[in-house]
Amino acid sequence: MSPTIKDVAQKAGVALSTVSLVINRKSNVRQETKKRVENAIAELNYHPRRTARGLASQRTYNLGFILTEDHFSQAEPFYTKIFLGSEIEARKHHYYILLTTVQKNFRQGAPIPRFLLERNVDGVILAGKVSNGLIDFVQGMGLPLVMIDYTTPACKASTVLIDNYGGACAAVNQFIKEGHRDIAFVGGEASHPSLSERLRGYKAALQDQGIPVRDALISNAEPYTGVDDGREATRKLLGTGVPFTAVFASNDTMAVGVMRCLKEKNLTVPRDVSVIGFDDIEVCLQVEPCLSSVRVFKEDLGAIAVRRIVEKIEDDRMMVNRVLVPVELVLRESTARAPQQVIQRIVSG
Amino acid sequence: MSPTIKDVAQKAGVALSTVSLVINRKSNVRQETKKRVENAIAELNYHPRRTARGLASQRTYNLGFILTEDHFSQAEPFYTKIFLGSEIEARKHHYYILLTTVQKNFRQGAPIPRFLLERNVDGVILAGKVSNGLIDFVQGMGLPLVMIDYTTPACKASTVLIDNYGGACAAVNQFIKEGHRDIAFVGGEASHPSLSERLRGYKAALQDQGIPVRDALISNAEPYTGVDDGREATRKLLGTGVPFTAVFASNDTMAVGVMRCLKEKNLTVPRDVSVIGFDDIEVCLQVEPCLSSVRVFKEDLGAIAVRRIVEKIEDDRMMVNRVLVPVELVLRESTARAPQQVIQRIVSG
DNA sequence: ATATGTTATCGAAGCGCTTCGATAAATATA
DNA sequence: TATATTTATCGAAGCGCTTCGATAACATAT
Repeated sequence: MSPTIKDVAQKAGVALSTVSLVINRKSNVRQETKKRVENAIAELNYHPRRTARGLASQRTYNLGFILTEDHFSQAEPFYTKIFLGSEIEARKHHYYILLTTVQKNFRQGAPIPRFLLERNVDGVILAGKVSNGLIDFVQGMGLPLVMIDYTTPACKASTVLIDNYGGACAAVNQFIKEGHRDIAFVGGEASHPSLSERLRGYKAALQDQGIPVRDALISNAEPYTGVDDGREATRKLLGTGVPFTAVFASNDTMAVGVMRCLKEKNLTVPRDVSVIGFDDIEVCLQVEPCLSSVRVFKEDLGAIAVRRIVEKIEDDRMMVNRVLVPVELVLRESTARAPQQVIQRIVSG
Repeated sequence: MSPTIKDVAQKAGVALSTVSLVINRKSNVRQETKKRVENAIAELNYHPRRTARGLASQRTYNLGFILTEDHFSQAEPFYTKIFLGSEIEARKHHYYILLTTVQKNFRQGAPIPRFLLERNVDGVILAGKVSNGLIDFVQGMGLPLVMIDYTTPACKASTVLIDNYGGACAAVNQFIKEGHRDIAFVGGEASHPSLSERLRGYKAALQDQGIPVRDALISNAEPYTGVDDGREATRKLLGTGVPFTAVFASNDTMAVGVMRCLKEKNLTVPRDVSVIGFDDIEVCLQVEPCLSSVRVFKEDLGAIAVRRIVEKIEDDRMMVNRVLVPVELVLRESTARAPQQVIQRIVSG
């Protein structure tokens, strides 16, 4: 059996509670006693047990991290990276993270993460779009809460958001700078606020430069945001016969679909059409040509959320706030100056 | 404050310890008392606290998952997937996973995962190549241990291994079946036993079919196993002038490098050279042509490890064993019948 | 010298459970 | 019916800490 605080107290010749005071850097302990205790700790190689401390202090030093199932199992490790960012930051603050998923549509009667019921976390991070019911439940328990990449108007919790709007503007402005005027938008059904923000940025950037926003160049009817949805959206866009020389896709996966479709139609990227995606996931470097994208600092999102929640746990007067994490336009091979003459439409099948 | 076991006992009109017996499905409790207690639990919406149970029972229901730093931060989420597989399986058994990384060269004096010191886990999973010092440390603590994708001859712990040997054989046999005889091997420096197993399988499959193993067709001198190493290895292979029509790469990342190099030299995959990788990571579907590969069921590795360790925790007489997880050859576009005549070497730069 | 305030240390209670030995109730055996 | 055996329930101790009020030791003011 490993040593307990009692053993340390004995060895140091002090009361058990004094050892505790030393461990927790509390109040007034004489230098000399402190030394004695520290020596005893070192000699015995003593480490207090988490469970015991947890029970006595009502602090677990665990954080709950909740994702919806679909985000979790997605091939593209967008949220996984956020989680890993949290993990690393959490350790710096001496916390561990308990990860769990909930069904997309959490509501009354749905199974509740066990770590909440068992009061095994000091705070909760919610990543991505989760149901309001869950948000309310966590707050109802009186647990500190931080949300990542999602929020609701009513939600009174700290939030870490991506600068979707700014990123979209940057992408579109880049196109405009390079002489493009017929810029299409490809995004899936905007059920996630991030996606509608990206559309909003697209529109705003165009208007800012006096370029009219044309519905014929906007595709956001596809049900999801996968490669195939991007491809299908592009097919439809080409089908309308309205010419364009650039496409801003609301995420990289769709952008890959856009590129596939263009290639099928014998259009060359970036000679005929320039493309910019969003997120900057690995695939950008694996397609040909390499895809320009708006980089999202995924690990940072996680790390920032952890810092916020630790602050909140350690000082519960901490204000609710909203962090907008900047993004970065990364130009690669999929963008170029607009072609001299607008390409002729290839009639679609 | 949420209800405690005391509240339940009061409400049900039984002793506190009886409630505990019901919760833990222990010994003999009369049907009727059991019902009473269960009703009280339901009415109060009672859930025992993890920390309290942990302290009393010396069981945390946490599992430690240890990776080396380099594996963790690798872009390619091979180990991440293993971890996620563990995570999901762990929840099924009512465990949570505490994740941490250690330096590649853990030894005396290196920081030890906090969850070990604080006795905050019931068992440990080690994934990938970790130092012996760490293995010894965990076992020295008397904690159940399961290793994934790595083992040492001396190690007395249950192990979950990939069938590297079998996978390599399958790949090479496929080449042979399609008429290839000049089959090259591209693998990085075989510091990880998995990689040398793959080389061993390659050799064995050739010999089995009476095809001589030629050192000139084997490249395993590159320091790492990244894309660039694969490309460089191929360049050197081509440079020797020894003709080949197929390449088995010991992982997909290197295989991508192989394909890049071949393309640079104006060789077409699979017309001129067939390629098969190993691991079956996402990139296989993102390159052109799609890469054939030996699929490793990463999530399964994690899940199996969890099952093993839970068994061990719950019954410590459990035997140490070694599971060899099968792999699956996935044929895509990068393999074809051997060309009629051996291609002429392009002289390398 | 005594009263007053500070600082350092201690002991005991308590956190919310599990577990074990004791006891009471129910059942079987003689 | 009395006794032995089995089954159900209970009370108390204990898991290893934190925390708080009490006390002892020391310094300062009167």
